[in-house]
Amino acid sequence: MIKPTESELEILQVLWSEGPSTVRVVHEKLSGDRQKEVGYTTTLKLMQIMLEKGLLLRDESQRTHIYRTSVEESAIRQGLLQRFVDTAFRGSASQLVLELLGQHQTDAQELEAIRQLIDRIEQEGDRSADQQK
Amino acid sequence: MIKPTESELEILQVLWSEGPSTVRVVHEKLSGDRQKEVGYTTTLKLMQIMLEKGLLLRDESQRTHIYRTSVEESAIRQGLLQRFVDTAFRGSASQLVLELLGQHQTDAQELEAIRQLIDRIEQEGDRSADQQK
DNA sequence: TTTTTTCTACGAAAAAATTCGTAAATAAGT
DNA sequence: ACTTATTTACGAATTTTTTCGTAGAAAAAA
Repeated sequence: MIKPTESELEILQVLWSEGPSTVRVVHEKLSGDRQKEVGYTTTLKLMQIMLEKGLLLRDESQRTHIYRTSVEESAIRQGLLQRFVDTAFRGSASQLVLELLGQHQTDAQELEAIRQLIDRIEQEGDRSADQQK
Repeated sequence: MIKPTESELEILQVLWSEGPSTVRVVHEKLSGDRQKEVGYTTTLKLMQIMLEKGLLLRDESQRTHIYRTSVEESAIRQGLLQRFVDTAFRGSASQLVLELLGQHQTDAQELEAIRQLIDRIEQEGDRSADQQK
């Protein structure tokens, strides 16, 4: 399974949100965002490693290379999420959700979207649809 | 913030679910559970390190020490979850939930528990309680 | 009692992840 | 044309995490 490290994930995030970018852009985004103060070549090196691993692709037609992700954000998220549920919540997805909703200030609109999703799931796989409130 | 490594988290999981235990017990639980096949002294060392870090406490009154966690499961989970939401979902809790429910085979009982929680949240903070179905 | 097993402590090796320095090439600025 | 900036490649140092070997003490087994 694809398993980006924490630093790699930060870079992926930038590329997912900014689209194909140069090392410079990614680096400055990281520098600005958080207290992620590292040298330029560090970011460069990381992205080169990610290229080797196949996490990134790049356009080398110009001297200044342009990197882009080779993987779908949702695919990575799925893997990360799966692993996270397992390691942090012993596989209990609902425990995670409970924890999350319990503390997090999720707004009403989001809650409603989630509720609707639950409805849909319960209907589709009607394994015990009698539990409706 | 407290940030256990992945291996440390596995040990914490065991202690949280089994209660105070010896290294032996933890080690065999880990060995059995998954393909986490490591030597006994590896587990021992890890737990000693965790003791130094303050993640664990231990009773040394017997030769065979008994370790227990010094931190609340929910506290660690909250920290991990917060970080995870930020890094993997750019802070969007609802996106996480959607992703999770969308793909995960959450059973009906869990879904119901989540729904009830949503009800409760919507009622408490009655910011738009008219959305009830 | 003697042997074998089970612990802990400790150090250090090995592996993984992160960081950076330097050199060479190209581009940009003066 | 000359100097300064920027960029890539590369190797290696550093840091973090994981792993284990060895030794000695205590307990259990024979």
